[in-house]
Amino acid sequence: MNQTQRHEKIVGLIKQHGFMSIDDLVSACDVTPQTIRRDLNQLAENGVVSRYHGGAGLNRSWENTPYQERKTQNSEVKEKIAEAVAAMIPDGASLFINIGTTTELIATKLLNHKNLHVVTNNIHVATILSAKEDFSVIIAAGEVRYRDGGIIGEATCDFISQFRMDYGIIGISGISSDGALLDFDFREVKVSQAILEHTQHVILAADYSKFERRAMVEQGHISQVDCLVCDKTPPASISRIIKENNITFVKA
Amino acid sequence: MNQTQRHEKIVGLIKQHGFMSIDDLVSACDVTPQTIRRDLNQLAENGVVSRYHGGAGLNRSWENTPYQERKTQNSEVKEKIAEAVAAMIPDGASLFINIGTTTELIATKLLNHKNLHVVTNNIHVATILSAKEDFSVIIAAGEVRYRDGGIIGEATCDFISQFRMDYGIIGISGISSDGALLDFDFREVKVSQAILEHTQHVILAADYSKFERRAMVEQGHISQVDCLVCDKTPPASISRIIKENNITFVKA
DNA sequence: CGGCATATTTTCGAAAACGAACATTTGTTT
DNA sequence: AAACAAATGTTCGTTTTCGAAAATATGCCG
Repeated sequence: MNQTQRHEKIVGLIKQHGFMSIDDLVSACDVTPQTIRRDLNQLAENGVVSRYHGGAGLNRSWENTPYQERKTQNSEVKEKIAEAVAAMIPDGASLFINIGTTTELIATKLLNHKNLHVVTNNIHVATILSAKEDFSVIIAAGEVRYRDGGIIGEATCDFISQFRMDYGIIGISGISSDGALLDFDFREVKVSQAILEHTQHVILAADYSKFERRAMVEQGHISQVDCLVCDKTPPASISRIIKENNITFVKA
Repeated sequence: MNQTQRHEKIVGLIKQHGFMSIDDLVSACDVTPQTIRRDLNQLAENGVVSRYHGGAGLNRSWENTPYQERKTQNSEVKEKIAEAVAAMIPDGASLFINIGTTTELIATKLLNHKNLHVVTNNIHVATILSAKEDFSVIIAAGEVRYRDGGIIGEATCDFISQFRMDYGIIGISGISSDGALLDFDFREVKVSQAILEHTQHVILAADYSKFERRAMVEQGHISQVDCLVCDKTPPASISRIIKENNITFVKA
């Protein structure tokens, strides 16, 4: 392996892991620590990585691809919501999981479950869950949206409609004060509608900020949901709708 | 700020940045380095973060799926093959990419191309390529195989059959001496056959070790391929078949 | 207030990482 | 094959970090 290839490999490993110690890179590249130091110092000079005592990490400015940035902002709030949702899913259940950073977080919290059957249109969810041998993960077909790895389009809906699942875990972009569920991309909306229609128990995961957010496309109404998981009690107008429709509210 | 709050803050900072040096944390928390060290060691003991000389980073155990480990073993040979294949694909082309670590490597080498239209049944290829805004990436539906992120099954074949693409990039498990292309999973085979049938130019990427490997299921014959990319000249029996069928051979 | 437990700072010798200089290997040119 | 440049390995003195232990600060209960 020549220097250029090694540099690429090092950058790749750092991007993958966030940080690599000298020792790790030594065993990965099979060269002496001194060579790794030289490599890292060069890469750091070019601004590709950030040098630390003992290794190197992602460059502070580079780490912000729009998607990754949002992903690292897993606020404590979202973590708690994700854990609460995961706790509601029994082992062996079948479930839909749709697009959204919150739903991805839920997927990571589901890794300790057993024998789940999952259908998703979120490529990251599929990747996370396919690591478990006892899960069966089914992914929908369609075009992969570049910004968040969501799979959307007509083919996706048709595919989703073939299934009947126990649980549907959905995340959304916003909830209006009259209880309408909103999103930005109408193609995603169709997929969510298909999920809503083919699921026994629909769990909506939404942090409080969703109640204040505007989005363009209506994808359904909160009355179609069986359970809402949120970090705070929703605004009065929503709370009323929840009570009227016997929706379970879980405060994470 | 008490200890618990500081621990939360430290974990948050590490999650956000991937890595934090002792110095960074000292100025962020306004305590002595020794305190930070104690904090980090405690957090590392609880498995929340990974301790390194000079700081702490994201926990390793979260990332190490058996798959990702294999992925880092990108031998030099495979790198060269991948680059050679990528060089054959023009900007704006439409292509299939199937399952295999080699084809994933090819995907990374395609990131400098422009306006590609890609259909794949490999979830990792989809993830890699969806990072490019000017690519359209379409993923097939089906069950995600846990060990390598391949998507397989009948639905996958049906989906693939809807397309007609310029190029098909396929990797395989083995090639027998009579030129039969072999794989281990018959469901994967069906997908590959579908790709072979719906592609103008089929490019087969295979390092030399594939000529010595046995696999169970026959997925086609090398005569169906238009171009073979390999690191060495194939065995005599294969070379003869290549000449007889006017297959382009590229030595990477 | 005086004990008592916990948390933090201070101190210091040991261990690790660092970079410079030099030796060796590798690859290329003539 | 010889000459040369670039990359890598080796060695070694210097700097940084580490962790244990002792000293100090903080908080709590009777």
